[in-house]
Amino acid sequence: MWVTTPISASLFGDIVRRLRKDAKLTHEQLAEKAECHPTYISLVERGKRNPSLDMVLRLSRALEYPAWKLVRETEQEL
Amino acid sequence: MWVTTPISASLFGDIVRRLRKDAKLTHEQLAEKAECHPTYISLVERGKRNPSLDMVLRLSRALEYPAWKLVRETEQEL
DNA sequence: CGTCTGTACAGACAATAGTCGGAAGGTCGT
DNA sequence: ACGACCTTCCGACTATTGTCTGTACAGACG
Repeated sequence: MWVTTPISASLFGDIVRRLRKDAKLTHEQLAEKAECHPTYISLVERGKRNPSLDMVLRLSRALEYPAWKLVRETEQEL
Repeated sequence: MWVTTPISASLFGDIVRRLRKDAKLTHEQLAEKAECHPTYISLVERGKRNPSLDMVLRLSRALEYPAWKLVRETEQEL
């Protein structure tokens, strides 16, 4: 049904990438902290995946940045 | 891999149910506003589904309640 | 140049999200 | 008891998430 990923996903991805760079982490390091696959981090950052609530929370913890702020920034740019 | 749904899902579900009741909406009415299936609303409220970021945003709009507040409340009870 | 590091991308895959229709269970008012 | 309404539960199904492996590409560096 979806051919394209929702717009929110790419906004979210941009923010994750920015936070990851700020924290000076590689995909691999972030993936380990968030307990997911490095490839998946790449997909999320490029807006190719629409992460689940659970994954949003795991990423936010790994980035040491509150999930609600992450969502607020995603929402504001929407 | 997952047999159980993450804890965050049931906390999120509780909040959705509360907001839906406050707004005096049925599953069917909320589903229509959020463009999803009524059965799915039931699953989410009972914590049987771990919604995607896109779905969180759609539900929040349908409930006329900011997604970031929804996530913040979920996160706080975690 | 050759190598190392970080990322992009492809393809295959298992697990789960999300849809759909129907049946069955509460609750409430009459 | 009955109907009307709301919700839960039941399969069954499609679409997407999230994992994993491998390849390719670019920049940095000796």
